[in-house]
Amino acid sequence: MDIFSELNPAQREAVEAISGPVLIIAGPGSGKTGVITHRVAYLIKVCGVSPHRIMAVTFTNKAAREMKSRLEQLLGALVRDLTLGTFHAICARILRLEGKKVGLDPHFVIYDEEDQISLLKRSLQEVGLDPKQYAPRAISSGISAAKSRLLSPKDFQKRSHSYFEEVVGRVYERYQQALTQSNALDFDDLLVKTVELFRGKPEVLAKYQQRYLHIQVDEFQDTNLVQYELIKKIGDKYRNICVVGDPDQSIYSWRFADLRNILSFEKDYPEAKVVLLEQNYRSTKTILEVASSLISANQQRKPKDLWTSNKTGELTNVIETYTEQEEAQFVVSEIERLVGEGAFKRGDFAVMYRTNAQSRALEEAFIRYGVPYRLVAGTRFYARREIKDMIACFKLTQNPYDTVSLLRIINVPGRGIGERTLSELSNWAKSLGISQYEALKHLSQLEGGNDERGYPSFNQRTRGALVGFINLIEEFRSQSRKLNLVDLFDLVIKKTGYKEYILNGLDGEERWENVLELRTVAGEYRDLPPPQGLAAFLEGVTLVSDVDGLEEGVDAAVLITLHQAKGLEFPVVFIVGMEDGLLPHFKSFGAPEQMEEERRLCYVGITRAKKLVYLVRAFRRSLIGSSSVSIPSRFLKDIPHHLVSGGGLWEEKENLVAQSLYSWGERTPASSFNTPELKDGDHVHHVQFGDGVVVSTKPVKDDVEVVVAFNGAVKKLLVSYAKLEKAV
DNA sequence: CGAAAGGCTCTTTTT
DNA sequence: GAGCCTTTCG
Repeated sequence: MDIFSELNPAQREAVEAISGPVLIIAGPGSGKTGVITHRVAYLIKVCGVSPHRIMAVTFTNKAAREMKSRLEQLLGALVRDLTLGTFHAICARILRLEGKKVGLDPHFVIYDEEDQISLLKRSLQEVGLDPKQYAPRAISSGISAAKSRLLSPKDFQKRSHSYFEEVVGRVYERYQQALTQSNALDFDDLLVKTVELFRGKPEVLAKYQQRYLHIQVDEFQDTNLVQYELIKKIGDKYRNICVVGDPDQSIYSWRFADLRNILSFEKDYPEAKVVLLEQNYRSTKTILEVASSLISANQQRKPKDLWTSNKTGELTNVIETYTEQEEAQFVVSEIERLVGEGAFKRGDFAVMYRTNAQSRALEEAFIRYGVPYRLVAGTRFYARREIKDMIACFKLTQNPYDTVSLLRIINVPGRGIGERTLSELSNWAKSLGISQYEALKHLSQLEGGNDERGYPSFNQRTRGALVGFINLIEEFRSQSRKLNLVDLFDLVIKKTGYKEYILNGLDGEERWENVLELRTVAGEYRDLPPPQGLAAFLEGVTLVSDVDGLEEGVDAAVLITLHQAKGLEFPVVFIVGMEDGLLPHFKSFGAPEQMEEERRLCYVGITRAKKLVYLVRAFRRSLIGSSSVSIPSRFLKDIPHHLVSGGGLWEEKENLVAQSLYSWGERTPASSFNTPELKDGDHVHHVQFGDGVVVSTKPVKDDVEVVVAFNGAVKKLLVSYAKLEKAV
């Protein structure tokens, strides 16, 4: 195996520096991924290090999967012994194995953000605060900040300097108790508890230190203090720690990622070898120059000399459109134009935006024009109600102390268990000092009527409903030890009547499809022995991110947030919403550090592109209902004129508005294709959506807009583009 | 108890 | 424009 043939001298240096700490500062497109995979391969193949003794941390599960498959090609089955994953996934694994040594039940569940907020609301009420007055999200962020600095509720309370912090401190304490009682961990806890484990049980730490001869961390600029603490601890014995990052691509400070980790690394490991990867293999000279001039405007930054031997390439297009609808239309027709010229295929395009809400106008345009696309995270799959309901059932099956899940599904589908019943149940449980689950179990064992333990006066019907529910959960629990995951899934559906419940509700068909999709996911865990299958499934679905679902090989444009785009590359990149207030976002106004982060975000977007960049903005944009005139992004001012075409730099604005109103009006209809006369009730066929029935038709401009009911979904389409075939 | 209707509040990024 | 909460009515 020739590991080095494709590497330049700096990359080679980075791969070969296997002894002692290494800091690799890797500019965009500098072959970073290649370097870190080669490093691992080099360690194993050339240096004879056992894969079992290597830990590689990535930012997303997708990155981990990609690295794994690359390494599989180089190393084959050996990769299975590597520790490869995100901090959260790796910590979860460690805690399942070792947690009981610090009193953690290995059946713990992981709370995602929604679960967290719901628990936080209850905690707020329990300490006598009004969730409306104290935004749970803000509190949650405050708690996360505390945890990211490894501060316990007590520590945090001692240090609170403001009224808000004091409130956070009070809620934090209660919230943490509630988590413990529910035998649940939030995302931050996965990291914090692992550090606590290592602090409290030196022999456990010693075991891991002994094991991990080499540690490698990607996207180091986006790690927080706890994460740094973790690698410092585990790597303390051998000090073979390799961190890779780029300060200019640090875009997660709001998640308490701390750039100072890079400085700390140099301080804590003064012997560290520093390698700079400055040659860019991805982009054209023009793109790199646009990106560099943008990022140079940041004050808090070490200058870098990025260069490329790639071609000069095309100018960057700066475009103004009238509204966000027109913006979307421009993007779609430009994609189709370039595809039509044969220069690119649809999968070569990415459309990036600051906020998820911006994807809607884009989606509508793609649908109207019948152009295929892939959306990364719409209403995110795992955040959907039906999915969360199902998952709550499984969480409760694994861990009946999970109060958040219990409260979520105790009356879903409706079982006649209302608010009053629940508060009575909760009070009763509290007075006995037991969990709600235990209270319910106790209730099911009592004969009817009151007893001396303060048994609440549920009427017969309510009592029946509660007992029915707890028996259901008990059945799931006992079956979960015998059935494979798919059979368990079907049992849950059948016994809860969830299918009927969903199908009778709004968007029933679509939501049932989602449940079936979750069942397919469950199928991936079918072959694991019963209890592990459930545990692995839950861990999988809780720690997945949406980029993880971006499957390769589909020839369609990608719609993605700028944050999610980190680490990806595309021949053509559109960044839409280049307006002050969106990019940079409002929230960064008046906060210079955040403003610099917004600029880095834009930089990340531009540097994803290989060949062509479009910076698009709308003159008017509607934000939450009302439309208003927008101001071009201040970042556009940082881009030199000679690198730009499209005339959209903002000095020339007046002209452009007038021009833009007309210039994208003329579309090139798919005229050679059969564009049938359609009327209501006609049966039609569409390549992507299948068979449907025309609901209504409406003439617009020089085209006809038809509304078609496809199997389960209703779409608005333009006749000239949608390539509808009339069925006979 | 639950469904339906009406009023409210917000606007970011996610492991 | 939507999701969340409260109110109202059956």
